[in-house]
Amino acid sequence: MGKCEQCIIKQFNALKSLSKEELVRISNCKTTRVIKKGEVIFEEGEIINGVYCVKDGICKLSKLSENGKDQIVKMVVKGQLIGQRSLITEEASNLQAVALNDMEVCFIPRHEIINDLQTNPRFSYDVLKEMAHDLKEADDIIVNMAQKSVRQRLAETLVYIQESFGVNPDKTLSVLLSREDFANIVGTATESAIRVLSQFKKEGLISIIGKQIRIDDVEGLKRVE
Amino acid sequence: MGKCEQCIIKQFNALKSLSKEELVRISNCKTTRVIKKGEVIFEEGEIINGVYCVKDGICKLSKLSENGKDQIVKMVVKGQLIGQRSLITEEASNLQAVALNDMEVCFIPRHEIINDLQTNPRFSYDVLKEMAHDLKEADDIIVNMAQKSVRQRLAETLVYIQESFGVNPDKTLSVLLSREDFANIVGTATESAIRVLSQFKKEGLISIIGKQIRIDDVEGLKRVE
DNA sequence: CGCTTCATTGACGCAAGTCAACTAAGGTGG
DNA sequence: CCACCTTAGTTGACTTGCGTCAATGAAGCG
Repeated sequence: MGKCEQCIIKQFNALKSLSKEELVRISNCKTTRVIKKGEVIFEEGEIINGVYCVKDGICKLSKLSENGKDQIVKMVVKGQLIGQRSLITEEASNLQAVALNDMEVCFIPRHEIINDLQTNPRFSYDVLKEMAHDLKEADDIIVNMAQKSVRQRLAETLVYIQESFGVNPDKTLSVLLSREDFANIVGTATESAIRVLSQFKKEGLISIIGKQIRIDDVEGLKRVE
Repeated sequence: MGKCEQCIIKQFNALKSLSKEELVRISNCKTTRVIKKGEVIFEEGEIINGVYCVKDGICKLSKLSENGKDQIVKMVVKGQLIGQRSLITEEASNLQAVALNDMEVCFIPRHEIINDLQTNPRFSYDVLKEMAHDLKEADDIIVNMAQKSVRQRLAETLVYIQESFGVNPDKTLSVLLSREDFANIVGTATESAIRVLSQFKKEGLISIIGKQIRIDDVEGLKRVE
């Protein structure tokens, strides 16, 4: 099993602020898990009792609303942590995590990390920074949900995915999402998302290549009203 | 000027985890500000350079969307802190703060508190907890915005305000909001909010007494679909 | 007593939700 | 290898929630 002290992934998250000794300790009790596309990492309401560090792959964090629809709240890629929020508030998870492609994650049990959080100020300050960043993003999403049209939100989502998660060699989005996923990100019906996407295609803003989507006119998408 | 060490307000927020010495130091450089109803505490984009501790009153935190409408993201009452998020990410404020009634707030400049945040683990862990809680609330709001009707959101808002901020002796909501405020919380047009409110009134769920709103049937509101 | 700001109500149009039919693609077993 | 089934995607038709514009009423206020 790999060692946390040597893992480059930690450079991308708060774990970088842990001391060598702390990392060695964590390394000894962490478990690595391989997760297949579509598999559930943890359920909404589940007591996670630790955090996941994403070594590879990408997943979606979603919440089931009362009407039975899933709302995707955040997407998490290689290098980021999942589950910190619930760890800190000592609650069950408020979100479900599902892999969007094959993943590799390390699980760090609660008791190993909670102590560092309470005693290592550099580490907790780093986690604080990440959480503050997430909170700002969440505020922005609230405003978008409340004030913008489905068409506008979908356009912004496409640009966001391209800019945050990158593209394949053929310029298609590297993250492969179903139409339902798109709908669940922007908060609309699947059919509505489909219609808007095919409208974008008709307008020459995107191309649809097999299951992949390629953005042809980023500026155009940004100008969508 | 009052002294932080003796201020009971701090019991309600993370400041309670500061040591006596830290509080004395903060007390010496804090400034107290009286803010009238409707007054702006800080603007979106303003560099706050510190945090506000709300000693009395209530305010709204909102963000202007590109179409020119304000979206209220959070309401803050006596005992809570404002501006921690921006303090931590070292950015300008992403939100505007406006007093909903007469307020009294203490301003603690950045340089006095940032050090405590980086060295006092109890304190930063407390701030972390508050932020984690805010983040969960934000996630819930995202789901509501994306999946529920205006009618449903307004019903939930009314219940939320009653349960979080309490009622006057005559059972009316203690927080007085304009119709526009309600619209900006649920993310809709003012006229739509008005229509839904008068519908609730017609259905006997609420009463409108002068400028005040009284909830007559909490359960009924919770059942709204 | 006019002026301004907030609340209310009506009329109208459009964005988006819903239901339903149909196609395409992939997978499995006989 | 084909027949069958399942799942994802697509499109049309219909309905409706909600935004917008506009007119009017009510309430404070200098």
